[in-house]
Amino acid sequence: MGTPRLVGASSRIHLFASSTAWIEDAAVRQLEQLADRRGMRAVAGMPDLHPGHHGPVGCAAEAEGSVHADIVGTDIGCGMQFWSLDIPERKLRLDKAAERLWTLEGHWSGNAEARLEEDLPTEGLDVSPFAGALGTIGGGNHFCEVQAVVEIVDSDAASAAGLEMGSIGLLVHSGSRGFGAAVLARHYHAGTEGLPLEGGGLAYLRDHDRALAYARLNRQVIAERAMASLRTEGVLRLDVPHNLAERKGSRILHRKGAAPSDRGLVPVPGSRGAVTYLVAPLEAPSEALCSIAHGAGRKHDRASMERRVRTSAGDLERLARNPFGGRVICTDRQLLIEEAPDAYKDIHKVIADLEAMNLVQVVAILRPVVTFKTARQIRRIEPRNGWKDKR
DNA sequence: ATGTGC
Repeated sequence: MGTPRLVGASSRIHLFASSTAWIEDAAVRQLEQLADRRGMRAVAGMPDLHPGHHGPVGCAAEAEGSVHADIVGTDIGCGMQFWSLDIPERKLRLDKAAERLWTLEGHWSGNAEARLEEDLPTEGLDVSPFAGALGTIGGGNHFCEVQAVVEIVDSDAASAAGLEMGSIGLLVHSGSRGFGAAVLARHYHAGTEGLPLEGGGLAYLRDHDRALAYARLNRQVIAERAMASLRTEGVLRLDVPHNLAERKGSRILHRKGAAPSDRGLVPVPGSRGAVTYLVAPLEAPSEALCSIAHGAGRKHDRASMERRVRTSAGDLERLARNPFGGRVICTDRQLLIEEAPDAYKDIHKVIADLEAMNLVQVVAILRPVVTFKTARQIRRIEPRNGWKDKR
């Protein structure tokens, strides 16, 4: 059994990763910077920890009396939503399904305003400028993925999530689109001091809760669009945000790329070329801050992927398939490369660390069948000779 | 991450 590593001289930072885990020094330094912030009582790093633009991804941080909105970041409420679909694996036609999912591209034709009014808390920042983005996946690491069960480890827990061998699931990873960014912009300007709970913190949390609801509804509408296109129905089984702040009395628990461990089962995806683990969080030591990993975590930054991935026509074609014979729909060449499976850590290793730390038990394992990222046709402006200098 | 930026 593993025990969390203490980081630095501080007894407030615990890293729940084995000594052989792929963790960059830069990410550990970012954890230390988090711990130095106002009111910070404890910081927990997960095995998917990696450096982020403004702070570490794959961590939880608990502060007394202060809300640090920038830790949660722009994509407030980003997370995973899992559905079990009515269609069995034997009836799913790969090419047909891949073709049909193209309908996820572009705007949703439904009544976004009505759905938002129905689902969001009433008080808070005006959401109407962002109604048009409801039901859209967005960019970066977001996706909508049809999955097939490859292994059932705990059949009781799996069947409670609607899964047995031969079942098809749908996993949606998306967030609050522009709305979460607008919430952050409204409450966060610069610096690392944080907001006193009574001096701006509560106002942030009110808007944050709306962004949380937007993100959840966004995932749901994406799933509804996907199911309609696949001519099937399904049951919403899990919705697990991993970018959020949670008030616990006078303390604020911030999670950035960390899934809550106190709300039931959690889907932990690898990459578009790797399996997703469905896990049951276990009763954990308080140092884990009620959190587990949210995925495999990045191994390589986006910028370095261009040189890491060979990009001849054949290689690009290979990136549009996964090792299980499934399909990847991503017409954006840049995104295809940045999100290559090689960019991510080994999900088996991340899960093994979580198991060794006694944080989770595996319930089921699913493989990607079709991963939809984007079908947008990019307008590419080819630079002409001297284009840059001419102005 | 981003109604994705000058």
